[in-house]
Amino acid sequence: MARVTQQDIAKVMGVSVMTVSNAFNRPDQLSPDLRTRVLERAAKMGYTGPDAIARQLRSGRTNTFAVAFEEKLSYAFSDPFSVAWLAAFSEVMEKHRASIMLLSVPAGDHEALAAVQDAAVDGIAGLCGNQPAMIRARERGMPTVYCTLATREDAEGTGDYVVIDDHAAGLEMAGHLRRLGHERVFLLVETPYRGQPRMVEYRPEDFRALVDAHAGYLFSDDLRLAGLVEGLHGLEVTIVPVGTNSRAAGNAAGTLVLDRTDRPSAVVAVSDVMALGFMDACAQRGLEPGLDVSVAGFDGLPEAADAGLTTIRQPVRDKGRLAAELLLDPSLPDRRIILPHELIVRRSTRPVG
Amino acid sequence: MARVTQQDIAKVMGVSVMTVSNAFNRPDQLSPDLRTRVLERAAKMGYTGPDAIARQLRSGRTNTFAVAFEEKLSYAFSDPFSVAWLAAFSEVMEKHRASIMLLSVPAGDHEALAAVQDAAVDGIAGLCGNQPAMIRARERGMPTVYCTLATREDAEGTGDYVVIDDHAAGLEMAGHLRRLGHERVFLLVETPYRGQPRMVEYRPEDFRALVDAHAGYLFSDDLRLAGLVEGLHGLEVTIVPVGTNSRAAGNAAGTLVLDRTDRPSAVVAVSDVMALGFMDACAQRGLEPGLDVSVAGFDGLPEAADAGLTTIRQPVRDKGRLAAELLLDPSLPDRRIILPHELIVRRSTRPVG
DNA sequence: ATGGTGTTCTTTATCGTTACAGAGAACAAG
DNA sequence: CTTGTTCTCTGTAACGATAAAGAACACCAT
Repeated sequence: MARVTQQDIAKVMGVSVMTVSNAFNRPDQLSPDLRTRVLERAAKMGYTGPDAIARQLRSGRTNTFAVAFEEKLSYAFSDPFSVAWLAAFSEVMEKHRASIMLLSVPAGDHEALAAVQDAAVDGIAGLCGNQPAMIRARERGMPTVYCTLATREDAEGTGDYVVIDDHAAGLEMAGHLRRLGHERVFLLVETPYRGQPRMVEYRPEDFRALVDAHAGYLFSDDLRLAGLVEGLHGLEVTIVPVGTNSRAAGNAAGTLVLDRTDRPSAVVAVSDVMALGFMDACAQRGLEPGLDVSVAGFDGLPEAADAGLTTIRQPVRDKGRLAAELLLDPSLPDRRIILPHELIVRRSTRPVG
Repeated sequence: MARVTQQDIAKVMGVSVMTVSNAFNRPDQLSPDLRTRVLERAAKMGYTGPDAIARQLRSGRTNTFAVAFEEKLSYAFSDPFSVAWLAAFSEVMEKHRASIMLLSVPAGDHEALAAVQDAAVDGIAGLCGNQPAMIRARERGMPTVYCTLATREDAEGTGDYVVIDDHAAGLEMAGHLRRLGHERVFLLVETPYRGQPRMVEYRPEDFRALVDAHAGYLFSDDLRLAGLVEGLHGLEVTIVPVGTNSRAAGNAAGTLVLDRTDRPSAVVAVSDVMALGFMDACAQRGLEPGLDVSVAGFDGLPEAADAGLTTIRQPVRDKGRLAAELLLDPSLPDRRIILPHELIVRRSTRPVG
């Protein structure tokens, strides 16, 4: 019992396949009478409507857009930034009656990259521009939009983007700490890519060399970090790659940074979740952020406001919304958007002393 | 400049299309030499690899599975139960290298139903069996799995499922309250479907009539509620439909239930999020759950444990995992799975008096 | 020579649908 | 009685790929 197709119906009814097709898609192309007869017969034969795939092949469009994550999807659902972005993105997609496909392409998982090749979508969005999935998508000639410029090279690539000026944001945060008189600063960065060093202290120049050696594939906040390092030039700066961007990783970093005699006076994480995790570590040790050690993050999550965390707020929802709009409307002229950000000073950062 | 196809490459190189196809998919079918030449030429011509849609049409499989939500997707990402389920579901899908498509088909949104028709997927899963998207998918003859039996009719339908015995769970919860001596109980139920009554008090029999009048499309926890009502028979029971399943809705219910002279001694919400929202309302009024009013929920979220909420724990992750496995492997024999649940008594429910 | 066995490439048919260009009939206008 | 127009419906040719079977040739053992 094979599947019923328009052809079968046409044969049985003695009409052309085109008539059956028109009965479903273009009612004005045939008489109302014949149309109802075709539809009735189709229902009786168990025909379930035009096949989606065949239609897509014909039209060349799927009305589906992919979102690529460089972590497991369970991470995407648990990270507040991802969720907020995804919610805004999906709201626009829903409004336009487009569907969303989720792709998980963990770094280093070469096999998972095939999913990008096999995805029947009209375009793809991702949080980070230099993740393998996005690179592959661009190679495939697929419309892409990404929401973080990881490296300067990304900006010169072929993809569209909706970003903030992460380098400038890093500079601002550095300036803030400098004004507060901090001279010894630790920077917590994520290095989501597998097999990379974690929880080791680096001088900025060594870390730079490490990143360059990995051709930008080492982590996703290069510009942000570059701004920080540049802005903190002359001070004693130490970089700690903590692994995955998560509250747990930030907390773990507390072990390395707090349980020592020569504690830094300030710690900046390149994301709020890491900073919040680090604050958890402070709390566990009875230390008060801002007094015992200044702490700052990036992103501007609601959770950061509750915790009194100094941060750089970025318009997450606008990123998601605009990314969706760029994908949906290829004729929009402005396809490389830089949104404003804002330094928000809270009680977690205070003057040294 | 149209897209490059295998045909173009074949023509230029003077080989058959099949050879080009084999170069990409079946290396053993042609000489290594010719293969490299084909691949090189393909790259030079800007060919980006076999087209996903065409391949899908040929093979009849997409390796993609849909998840249908009866709310906006932003809800799905914010509801703890949804997220936990989705995380487990996606973990299995990722492991099998399958992709996930998210479909949002809000109740009453007839146009959004077309998404089910147009989805190029091998199967579809949903939390609730009687949501329009799932019904349509079954009509289309698509493999379906759902994770809540909303009504008894669902159980007799054609779809596969992974559920708990919600009726028994309701009975158990009722028994628990009865043993504690409660005689006046309010039940908070969700009614996600649009245009339905909210925040009005119903006698059980009136509410039953209302549900029946809507042919089961009124809300999604019918069996659970039926168990509660049955188990509380003889006591004074009031049903309050609160609208969408959310913390905010549960909180709002507090206004109706708490700000009155004849407060009930116990309140049961058909989900933990609603119960937690109701506990928020208690806290705002300086009332202590368990002392001033007993509160209970369903689902067994981690948040419920933190809040000391009595609840029925159900294996969310197993539901998600098994749903994915049923979709991925149509040959699994056991396709209608009833998982165990467990009453967990905490400090939010205590004896009357 | 003969036949069997690979290797390598080609031919043909098909997946299910829709765009496009007609064809024939009916009908109105000149 | 033409000519044009509208209404219905049909046939053909894609969309881009792959499965299956076949053909051409070389190679080896009988």
